[in-house]
Amino acid sequence: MLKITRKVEYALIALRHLQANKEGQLSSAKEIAEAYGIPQELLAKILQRLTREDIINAVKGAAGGYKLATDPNTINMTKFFEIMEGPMGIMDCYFDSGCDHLHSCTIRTPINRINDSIRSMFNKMTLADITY
Amino acid sequence: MLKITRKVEYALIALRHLQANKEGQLSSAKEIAEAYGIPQELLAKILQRLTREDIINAVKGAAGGYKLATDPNTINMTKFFEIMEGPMGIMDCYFDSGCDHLHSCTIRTPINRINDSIRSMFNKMTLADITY
DNA sequence: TTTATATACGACTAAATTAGTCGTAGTTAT
DNA sequence: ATAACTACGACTAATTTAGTCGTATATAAA
Repeated sequence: MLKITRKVEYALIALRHLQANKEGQLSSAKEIAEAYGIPQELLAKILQRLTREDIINAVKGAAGGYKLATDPNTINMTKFFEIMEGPMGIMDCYFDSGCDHLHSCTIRTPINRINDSIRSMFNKMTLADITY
Repeated sequence: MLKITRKVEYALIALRHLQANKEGQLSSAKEIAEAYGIPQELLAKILQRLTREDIINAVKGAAGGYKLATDPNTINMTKFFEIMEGPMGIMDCYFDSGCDHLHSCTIRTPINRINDSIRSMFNKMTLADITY
């Protein structure tokens, strides 16, 4: 419980890697995957996602690759997690209304309080806190 | 990601229920399961676990059931989660040493920092914060 | 002393989520 | 041309979580 997924883990490792590059220097999915023993296809998809979200920039074609698109200080971790994984909450009822028992739920208020605490903790962090 | 499991959710609901009982009053697994639409066998196993850990007391036989064993204020949430689910960490490397990449891992330090923050947040909470 | 209603517990199956693979298309430096 | 990239959806595999079942034991009450 309370685990982050490999998708997030791999994304962080890759971003950390790109962050260490010199201005303008590119790294390919293959290069990063090999450096850390990450399945290449999987990492590629993650990098494509980060590209769509304008966290990194892609350069296509031979000698292409990825580089950071923005200062990691500007990317909030709650947002980052939600880009990678969708809504972040310790229980789905924080977002969904699909639960049959919402009206009679006795633990919803404290659960939401915990959610708020976790979200606010990550709201105070930026990618730079993790990739530096 | 960062979800609690139903095991924990059901445990909290049940404890909340027992907490509302009068001193000495028992509730059976069946009664609680029906009240909240929880699968009875599953809840039974959860209550048995809580019993083994001395968080609640069981009374066997007809007219038996469960009641709180201790003041919910005395039970720390990190401990509670770990009783229900085992080690609590956003990545396994916080506990395991089974990872091949531990030595070369570039995100371990910040990940551990986040783990510590989450654990410390739950360390400051007791069951009473959730069940009251 | 039988019956109904409980807890106890391990083994099992089902469902959902997460992880990883594959095929195919488009881009570009050499 | 072709080799080395990104892009992306469909698919399968693995793992984790959720839920079920069978069987044993305890006890209140008829």
